[in-house]
Amino acid sequence: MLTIDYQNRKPLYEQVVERIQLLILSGAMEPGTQLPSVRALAVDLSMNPNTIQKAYNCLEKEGYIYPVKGKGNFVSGDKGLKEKQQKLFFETVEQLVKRGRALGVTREEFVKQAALYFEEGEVL
Amino acid sequence: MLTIDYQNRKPLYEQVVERIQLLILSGAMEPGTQLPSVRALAVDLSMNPNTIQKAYNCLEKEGYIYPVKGKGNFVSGDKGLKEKQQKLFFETVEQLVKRGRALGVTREEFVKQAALYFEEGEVL
DNA sequence: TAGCGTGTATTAGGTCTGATAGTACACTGT
DNA sequence: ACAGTGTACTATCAGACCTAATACACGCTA
Repeated sequence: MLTIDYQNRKPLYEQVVERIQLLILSGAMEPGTQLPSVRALAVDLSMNPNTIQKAYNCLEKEGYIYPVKGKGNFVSGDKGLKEKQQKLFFETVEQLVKRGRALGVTREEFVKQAALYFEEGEVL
Repeated sequence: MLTIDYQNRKPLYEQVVERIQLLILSGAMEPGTQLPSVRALAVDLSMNPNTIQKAYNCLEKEGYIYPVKGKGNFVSGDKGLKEKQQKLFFETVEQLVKRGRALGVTREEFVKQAALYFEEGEVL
């Protein structure tokens, strides 16, 4: 199931949110797919159901999933999601570039390294 | 003077650390320069002296500054600092690229935007 | 020497967030 | 009726962050 790093200082519910975001954005979970129930996932990840519920609430607010009372949570088919996330992504890139320049990193170095990172490794 | 965002959820001492890091790395504060005293900066930023001390402790651990008892804190002349920071910077870039790929961002888009960000704006 | 301005250390308390625990209720499907 | 689901609420604990107050050691200078 989901990979959670319990050593990480990042909140558990945030980790859950991010992992599920990746699963949805990468297409691993198609629109309409039912997510594990709050209680089931809590047992699976050795967490409190409230922690999972908090994660699901975040995902719902951001449009990734929608809940159906008495049935479960399902992956949304929102088409604008990717655009919105990409916009946020590039804002982060801009901030990072600023920091890089303060560190004396040149545009050439940055582009070269970034292109390299793009080639290697897997998405997940 | 340092610019601190009190609305930001990022801890005050971390913001102080980052601002001073930028001042040093960008060369605005040369090696040997004396930093404001813990008490003076605390008054200046409307913070508790202990908060400033925590920030100065972080900066000392990372090699940015060194303290002299009874005199004050001074900017270190460590040459390896920039390299170390650049290494950390590129690790962050790598993580960000991973996320970008999960979002369906192509290498061309990324490089184009990043290059753009490199041209515009100021360092600080 | 006395005093002032430094850094440093310690203890205490307040606030917020993250996480757990337990309980209760409404809805769906069989 | 029952089981499984989402949802809501309260209570409690732990840790991080920040403030507050105090005390001590050191360097400089009148």
